[in-house]
Amino acid sequence: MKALTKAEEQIMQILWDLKEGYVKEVLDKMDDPKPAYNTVSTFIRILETKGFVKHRPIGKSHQYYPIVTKDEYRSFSIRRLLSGYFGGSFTKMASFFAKEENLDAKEIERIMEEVKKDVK
Amino acid sequence: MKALTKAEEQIMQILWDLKEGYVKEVLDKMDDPKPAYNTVSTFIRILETKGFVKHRPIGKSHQYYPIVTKDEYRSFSIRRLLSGYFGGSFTKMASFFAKEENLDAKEIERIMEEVKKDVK
DNA sequence: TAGTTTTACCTAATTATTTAATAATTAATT
DNA sequence: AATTAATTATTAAATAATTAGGTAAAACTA
Repeated sequence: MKALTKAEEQIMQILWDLKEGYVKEVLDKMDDPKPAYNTVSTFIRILETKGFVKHRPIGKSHQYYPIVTKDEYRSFSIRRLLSGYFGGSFTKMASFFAKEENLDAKEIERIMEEVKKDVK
Repeated sequence: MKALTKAEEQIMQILWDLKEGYVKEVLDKMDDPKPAYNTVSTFIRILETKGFVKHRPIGKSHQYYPIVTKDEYRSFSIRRLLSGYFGGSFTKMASFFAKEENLDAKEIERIMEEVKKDVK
């Protein structure tokens, strides 16, 4: 998988959120100052050639949807961070974060319980 | 803090590792195919204008060293990932990772013990 | 000291990314 | 049907990132 550029990522975030959408709908979700309709259209077509998005023709128009899921990209992003900055170890990252946030043993445990509950 | 581009980040990783170094020394650490000396030199000067690096003059030459620490950039990177993909919550990211790696309660506990030990 | 090497600095060329104008086509409206 | 609006496709302009050539000054070497 290839990393998204910043502008591409913005569009993907919206498409992940919408599940599917027309260019217009994506544009509507964008923050002001909104880019031109064609700018969004161009990026979506770039994302399509990069294999992140597909479309189904609806009449003459296109409805776009993600084919790379947000979870897949999440996973890719975590792994990139881990390998670049924590020797590939999640434990190292967690320790780093805990130290930085001054988490004490109690708080670490609370997080762990939450994770355990969630994993079930 | 501003994000590093890919090429800038490569140089920073080497400087963090070296603690300090001449252009030549950074170049030596780079993987083949090595870029031109001037390419490295240019990037280091870009990093200097971005405030990531400084130099001390040694004779006529410059010895460069990071002023943004790897830890500072680590922190920035985690936070960017958390806010973009996990609603700012470390717990969410940990759960996501645990599920993805099929960690069971035992393994989660082992990680948290490690973290607790490390935080002390 | 004359030539070679090393280095920083300036500049430019190339490539990637971002943005959108223009053109073409279809759909909707009067 | 003619006009206007909506949409995709094509193209290009603007900006950012990457790469390195050329030049000048200093340092080293024969």
